[in-house]
Amino acid sequence: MPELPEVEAVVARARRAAKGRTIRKIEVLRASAVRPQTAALVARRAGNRRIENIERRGKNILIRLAGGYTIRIHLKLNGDLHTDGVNWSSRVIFHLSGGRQLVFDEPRALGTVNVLDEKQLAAALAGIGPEPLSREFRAEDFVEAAGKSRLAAKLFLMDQKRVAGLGNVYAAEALFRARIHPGRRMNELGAGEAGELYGAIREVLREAVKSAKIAYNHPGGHKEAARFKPSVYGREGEPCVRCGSRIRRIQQGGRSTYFCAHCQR
DNA sequence: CTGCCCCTGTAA
DNA sequence: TTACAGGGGCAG
Repeated sequence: MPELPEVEAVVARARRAAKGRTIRKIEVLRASAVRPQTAALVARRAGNRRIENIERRGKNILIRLAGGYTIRIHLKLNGDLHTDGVNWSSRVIFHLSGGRQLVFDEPRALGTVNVLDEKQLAAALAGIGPEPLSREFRAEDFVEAAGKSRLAAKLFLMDQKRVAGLGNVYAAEALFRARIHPGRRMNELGAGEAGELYGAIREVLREAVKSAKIAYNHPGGHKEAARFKPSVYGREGEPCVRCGSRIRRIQQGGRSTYFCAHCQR
């Protein structure tokens, strides 16, 4: 479930570990992890390149290399990029200068590592909307786009073209915070509701980024304490934290949506 | 817009 | 043993 906050935390950690180092060797343990590319291409493009920076765009991890190539990593469902050493779910190992290694893990094997040239990178990022925690994400734009869309609110929030980085968890949490039913059509939201939703997105994400950074950067006991606790996601049948009625689960776009039918109208 | 597919661990 | 979860890309 890495969404914007978790990817942000992973990126911060990877940046500290790897920025300025050179990739000595790339070991692809599972060929499908670099699909549709090949291990040979990945090694040829990224081998012996210096890591200029590591950034996040939406849920994409971008490792900027000297010479113009960029490693694009998508963690999909359960991916991770860490320095804790190799285990059974490790798919790609970046051997770095200074004896360090960065490891890409993906137990579900949906996540990918690709090395893109500038044109490919531009194409990959072309469809990604504004960063919700940046100034480019403006309330008036969001409200205007909302007024023009007949999409259900939950599906709208998960559409990466509209806002970057929200997934199943934080889309549901933002809707709960704004007290909006996930099935409401965006263009049928009331005057203040789209604005409420805009604010809720930013609040939820800001909180979650804080939690994720602690959870990903401190070992052991702090992790559990810092962990973001969803109000609705994954809580079917449990009491709503606001009103006590049972959280419900419905299907939207083939995926589960959790919400409180009493609080969210 | 809906639905299928990718892929595999885990829950039923 | 099977169903399901899930982001995103793509076909229909």
